[in-house]
Order: sequence, then structure tokens, then C-alpha cells
Amino acid sequence: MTIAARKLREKEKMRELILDAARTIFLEKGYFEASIRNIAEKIEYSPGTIYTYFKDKDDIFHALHEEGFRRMLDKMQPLQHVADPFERLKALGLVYLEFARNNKDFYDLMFIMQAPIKHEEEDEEWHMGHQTMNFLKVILAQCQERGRFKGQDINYLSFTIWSTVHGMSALYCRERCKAYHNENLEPIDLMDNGYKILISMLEKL
Amino acid sequence: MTIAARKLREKEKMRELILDAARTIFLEKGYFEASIRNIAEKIEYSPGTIYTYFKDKDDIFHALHEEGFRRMLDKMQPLQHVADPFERLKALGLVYLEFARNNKDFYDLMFIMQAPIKHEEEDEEWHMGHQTMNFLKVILAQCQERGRFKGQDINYLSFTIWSTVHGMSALYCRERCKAYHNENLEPIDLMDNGYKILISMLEKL
DNA sequence: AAAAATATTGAACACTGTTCAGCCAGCAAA
DNA sequence: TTTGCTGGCTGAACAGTGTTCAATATTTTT
Repeated sequence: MTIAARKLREKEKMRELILDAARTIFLEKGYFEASIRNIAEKIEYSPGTIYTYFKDKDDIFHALHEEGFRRMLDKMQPLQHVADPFERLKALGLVYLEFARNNKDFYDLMFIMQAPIKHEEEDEEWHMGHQTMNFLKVILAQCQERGRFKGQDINYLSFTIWSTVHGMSALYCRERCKAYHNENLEPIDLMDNGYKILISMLEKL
Repeated sequence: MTIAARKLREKEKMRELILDAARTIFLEKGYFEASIRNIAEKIEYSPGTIYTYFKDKDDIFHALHEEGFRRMLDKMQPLQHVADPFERLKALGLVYLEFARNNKDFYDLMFIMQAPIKHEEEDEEWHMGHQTMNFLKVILAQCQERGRFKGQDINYLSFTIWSTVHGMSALYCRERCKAYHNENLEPIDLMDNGYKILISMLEKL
């Protein structure tokens, strides 16, 4: 059974090798600029080889997509230890925005890029996404238990909050903060202070 | 002087012809799927011809980009007649979201797509964007004159509001509302009710 | 009518994702 | 040990991409 096991290990290692190269190039050039030949060249294999490990370019995309969500969820785990749910909510937003800023291209991959969803089993695809979403909804429910956000629908409220932080992140990632370039306002300023306003609105809601 | 004038007219007509075809194909297939050859075929000219009227593919992109902003500003004009600034603000958000929904691909072009800005004179590029932004800021300033949003910085506040409606639009355009598919919530529901929450937050701010 | 200017063509270049016949190393059975 | 076989790997090939440019066709000017 050792040889089969080794083969499996080697196969996994090769996948990882491709994924490492792909990550570098995808996050460097973006999805469309990155080419299979680029990746193949980086790992010193022929282009065709990649297709033994991944169905197509999208398949590689989805692997990275998942990795992104794993990374984000990792960053969120420590928040479980923040006792007060509203404090946890505030911290969650900061983690989210920080993730977007520090992992611009992962964020792009996860929330902005056009993911050509040919796959019918997209439910599997979005499993990670739902998990992330739930993190927010659970916090909001707990806030509500403590008397906050009275009478608000959690689905809609979560969408509003998500939209705000996503909006900021998306404007940042796609360089639309330049709209404030005239006023000499840096994206980081905008995001930090914009988020503070969101918080103070939520406090009063 | 008639021949030169006619030539100019013809040149403009040709540009329009290309732009018409480009719009159709761009908005149908998206920037990367659309090809110069597609456009050329549609107007029954050779691919090379297009390059006498546009520097490159990006140049066509930017022409459509501008058209999008013109269209959006057109939809905003009627709002000038809403006397109360806060009412105008509320209506502006609706116009914005409606534009995004009805002109999904224009919206994508304007606010989401990676615009490869080689052009150094990007200030010119964003003239339309600034104009749109100002529309919001002026309203906020007028709200402040009437006692609303006391002590808030208009730049940051406008960014927060813009982020929220942009976030909703971007999640809609890039099919991320599917995160709520489990709960059988349609994107339109999410946007409408999410926006209501934003409004009630702004009312209390 | 000839010359100059302009518009249009389509082949060519260097790239893209993807497929597939063929090659060859490593393992299994004889 | 030799044979047969499996499967990873190759690289040429296909159909597509944006862009350029010498040659051609058309129109305007002389």
C-alpha cells in the first residue's frame, strides 16, 4: 500500500506546486492577464501537464477562491473570544476591511471577480461564503438578544452592513477611491473614518 | 468648407457606428469576452479599420465609460426639483440603485471593471465621476445647513453612503447576492429593504 | 488627368486556453 | 528478468485574441 500512498502524496504535492505558482501569478497579474503558460513556465512543466491536475483555468480559480475564504475565516476565529456581541461586530468589520486591504487580490478573487459558474453544484462552491455570512448573522442575532437592533430583520440588516464594508473594499480594490483624490484623501483615511460613521449609525439604530 | 465638414461628420458617424456595435457586444459578453474582430464583423469592416477611430480596446472602453456617466447624470437631473435636501438624498439613492439594476453592464463598466489606466491624464478621465460625486456632496452640505448630520465630515459621510449603495450594486452585478439564496431572498428584496435600513440609520444620525 | 491625401484591407506577429497523439518512466505479473 | 501496462508528461496543433503595417482602394486637391 506504500506505493499507492506515495503516488497520492506526490499528486497532492504537484497540485500544491501548481497552486503556489498560480497564486503568485494570479495575484500578480490578475485572472485574465495570468496565463496557463506562465504558470507552467514557473514550475518548469509543459502547459498540458496542468490539465492533469485541474480541469481548466476556472478550476484553479476556484481552488484559490476557497483558500481565500479559509484565510479570512482564520482571521475571524480570534473574535470568538470577544464576549460582547456588539464589540465583536465592531471588530469583525475591522478584520474584514483589514483583510481586504492586506489581501487585495484575494479579496478581489472572492468577492468581485466574475466567477464563471459553469458548475451546477454551486452550493458546494459557496459553502465557505455562507459560513462567513453566518458569522455576521449570528453576531447580529446575539446583539438582538441584548436589546439592540430591535424590530430589524437580520437578513436585511446583515446585507446593509455587508454592503457597506464590501462597498468600501471594492472601491478600494478597483481604484475608485480616486474620486476623492482632489481632496487629498487617502483610501485608508476614507475607509477608517467611513467605517466609524457606520458604527455610530449602528449604535443609534 | 463643405467637404471638410462632411468628412468630419462622416468620421463622427463612423465612431458612433463602432461605438454602437461595441456597446452591444461589450454589454453582452463583457469586456474580456468581446473582441475587436466581433465588433468589426458586426459593422462589416475589417478589424484594422477600428484602429483609425480608436487607439485601442481601452479607448473604446473609456468612450463607453463616459457614456455611462452621462446616462446616469441624466437620470439624476430631475432630482434637482426636489426641494427638501434629505428627500433629495433619499431619492438619489433610489435612482442610483435603480440605475445599477437596469444598466447592470454600464454600472459594471463605470464602477467595477478594472479600467487599465495607462493614460496619465486620468483627471480628465474622472471628470464625470467627480461630477456625480459632487451631486451627493452638495446634497449632504444642504442637509447640514438644515441641521442634519451635525459634526460629520461630508467627505467621509459621502464615502460611507456611496460605499453602501455601491456595495449593494456590486454584490448584485457580480452575483454575490446568492449568499442569501438559502433564505429565498431575491436581490431586489435585499436591495430595497437594505436601503430602507440605511435611510433609517441616516435619519437617526 | 495626374498627384496627393486619406480610408480600408487583410496578412502577419506574438500571444491566449485547451486538446490529444505519442513518448517514456515505473510498477505488476509471468 | 523480461514483458506488458498504466499514467504522468510533452509539445505540436487548433481556434481564438489585440495590434500593426505594407499594400491597395477611394476620394480630394491640384
